[in-house]
Amino acid sequence: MEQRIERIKKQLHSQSYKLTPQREATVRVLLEHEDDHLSAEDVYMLVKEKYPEIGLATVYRTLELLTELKVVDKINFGDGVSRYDLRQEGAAHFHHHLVCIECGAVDEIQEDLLEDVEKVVEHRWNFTIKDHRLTFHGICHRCK
Amino acid sequence: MEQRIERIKKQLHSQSYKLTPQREATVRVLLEHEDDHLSAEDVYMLVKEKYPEIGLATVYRTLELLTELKVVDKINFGDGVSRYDLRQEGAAHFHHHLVCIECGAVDEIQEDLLEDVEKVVEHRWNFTIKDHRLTFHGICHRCK
DNA sequence: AATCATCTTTGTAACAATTCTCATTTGACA
DNA sequence: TGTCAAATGAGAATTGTTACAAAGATGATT
Repeated sequence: MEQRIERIKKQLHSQSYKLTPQREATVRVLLEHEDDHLSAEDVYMLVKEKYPEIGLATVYRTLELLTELKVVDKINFGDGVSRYDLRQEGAAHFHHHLVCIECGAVDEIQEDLLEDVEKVVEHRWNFTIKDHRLTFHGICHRCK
Repeated sequence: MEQRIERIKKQLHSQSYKLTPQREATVRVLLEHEDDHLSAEDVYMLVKEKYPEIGLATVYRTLELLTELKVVDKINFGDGVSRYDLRQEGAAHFHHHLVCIECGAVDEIQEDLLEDVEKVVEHRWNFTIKDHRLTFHGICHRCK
């Protein structure tokens, strides 16, 4: 935990951003809820527990900054809100999601799985892939 | 065109919905812009040209209905708006997208490409896939 | 230590997309 | 033709997000 924060701090510094207390509190919340897919409002509520003076705008700005640095990814599952998801450290690509249409659960797939497909796409469409988003909708193992 | 509308009409009737003039005008706009990825506002503007009395809420309601019937898919490329994309008639799965981070163009991939990946996912995660969303972000052939 | 420029934060206002409300209209069918 | 549920239109309300202005913190330079 502390080490990951330390590394994120370095990453910020390398682009001459600072890890202010508010930003650190926000990052801690994200690390503590690594498996969830929190909306900005969710993050705000959770940060407020430990750092009640924080403002909503600061949370939005921090999430935006972390997205820019590719520490988190901003995703959208079709409900009206953006959600923020920590990247695996060092992951080249963003992981995939399984969204259950019964219970709404969101599970993650860390494996890439798309290498072959991406080769085909890069070739056939002459498109240089920088990132991807892959979500499956269906019935999760718990709902069967 | 007329035949496709006729088939959509049947589909609506089969669920006891009606193809009202407003709905038909909306469907026509979607068919005429099959290659685009129109937002609700875009659709509204275009329908208004032919049917000026239509209200924005009706367009939203119609798009919602068509989404439910899987005539269109509601997609989200990360800008703040939902876009609506006609399904290929009879397509089992939703097609994929290439979003250019230079020029913003959105191209479509009609090929499935995910058969193998889906087999793996269904097996390994015991997840029954009903639909998918796949978007690649990168540099399109025009921007190189 | 005082000064200065630069970030950063906060609270709130503004904004834009979408949904809701409700009075009115429509259209299928008895 | 009268009935009634479904559909519509206009605008208000709601919601997620961003912009703004003022105040505060930081850190380098003198």
